[in-house]
Amino acid sequence: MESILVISPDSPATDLGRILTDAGYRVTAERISESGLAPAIAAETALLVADMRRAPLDLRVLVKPLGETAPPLLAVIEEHALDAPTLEYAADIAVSPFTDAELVARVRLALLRRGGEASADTLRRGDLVIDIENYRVAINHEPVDLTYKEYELLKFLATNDGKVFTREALLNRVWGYNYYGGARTVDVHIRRIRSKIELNGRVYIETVRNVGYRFTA
Amino acid sequence: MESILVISPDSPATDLGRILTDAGYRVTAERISESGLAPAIAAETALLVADMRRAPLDLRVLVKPLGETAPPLLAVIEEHALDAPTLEYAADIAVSPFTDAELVARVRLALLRRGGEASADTLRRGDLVIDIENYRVAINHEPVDLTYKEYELLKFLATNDGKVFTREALLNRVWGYNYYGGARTVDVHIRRIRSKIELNGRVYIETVRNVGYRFTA
DNA sequence: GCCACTGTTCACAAACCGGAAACAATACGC
DNA sequence: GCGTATTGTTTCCGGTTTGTGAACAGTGGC
Repeated sequence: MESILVISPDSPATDLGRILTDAGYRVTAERISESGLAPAIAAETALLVADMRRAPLDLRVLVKPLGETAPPLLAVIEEHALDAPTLEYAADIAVSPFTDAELVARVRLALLRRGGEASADTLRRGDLVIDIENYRVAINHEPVDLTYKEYELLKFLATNDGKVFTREALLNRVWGYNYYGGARTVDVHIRRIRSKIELNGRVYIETVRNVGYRFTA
Repeated sequence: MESILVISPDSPATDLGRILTDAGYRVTAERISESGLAPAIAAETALLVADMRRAPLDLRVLVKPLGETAPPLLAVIEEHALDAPTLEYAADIAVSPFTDAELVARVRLALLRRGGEASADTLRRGDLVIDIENYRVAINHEPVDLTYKEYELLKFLATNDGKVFTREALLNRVWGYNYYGGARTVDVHIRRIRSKIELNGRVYIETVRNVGYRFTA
């Protein structure tokens, strides 16, 4: 089970912990001095909840050094305390006063979003789900059987969702920088992938004529 | 000034409009049947606010067809009405009841986030947006389908916005310095572009008689 | 108003590009 | 080592894009 870390500048807030525990989440609470947040974050920490209702936390200082791999942060604040760094670094904001249900909804939202985008081991693009760790692909929970190269190519395109790649770029990135082969190789692989995943008429891979291919969700 | 479009399934909510207007935003309100949202979105629409407190809106149906160029959406809902499509398609959610200040904060947040993303690789010329990296063109968030040469020519003119080019200059710059073809070729391409982007009567490419063509924003 | 010139539109042919299929080579499991 | 699955290559085909000539329309000079 994914776990939630509740941080606050003073003694840990009990109400947030209770609400989230009641909702079935695993919760840890930490009093955070502005020195460092990193040590408090465990591997299974899926979400940070920053309780800033009684005193502010400088998210710029706390969150920025964590980099891109940090779990998303839900800021809990009083409405007058909204400042630019909070707006920028919080994935979402719960404005006090709020009901228990609202908080839980926001937590659920933040976790879902993370699952949808940032998760390291599953890639969700509409009905298409790529389980990166286990080399599995499914559409509407229906498993799709891809070969290794097909999988690699699809994974690459899907991670860079929306971006166009030339055939050469794909050869470089998927086949490797020292691979010298014809560009049609890419075409053929794209075709094989399409024939396996575009059964329902849904288009996942677009051709950009004269340029290359692009994945669209 | 960027403008906010408030949509709702029934008669437009007055309270949302008032709160946002008071906060200094330019607001339009529309009653939306599930048929189409696209026509209601204007060029300067920077944010959609969906009022779903009295009746739900199917964001999957409304937002999905808009594609990537659509403005972000802030859903306003009752806490029990939170469903998966709303979670997925809304950039943010305001859970009723909320204070005026919370709503304004969320609007500000959504607009800031959008601003933050505006990539250096997009060219904005009025309602026309060219995503250079990804070979996408949109007018009023409506994607436009251009062929390669059309895209290249439009991109060239739009980057050198306001400057007049002779047909020869365009042949040199877009077709290449060693291309020897008739100047009418340019005319025809200009015409094809115009037929795709000047639907609404708006003129993007001006002909400068005796000289050539010029892009105007 | 007429003429010359330029721009626009249309129609059609050529070139180009991507997709499909067949085939070849390679890797892999048994 | 053999057979099968995967990957890469080649070739052909069809559709789209692009280029061009010609007809038509509009505009300015005289």
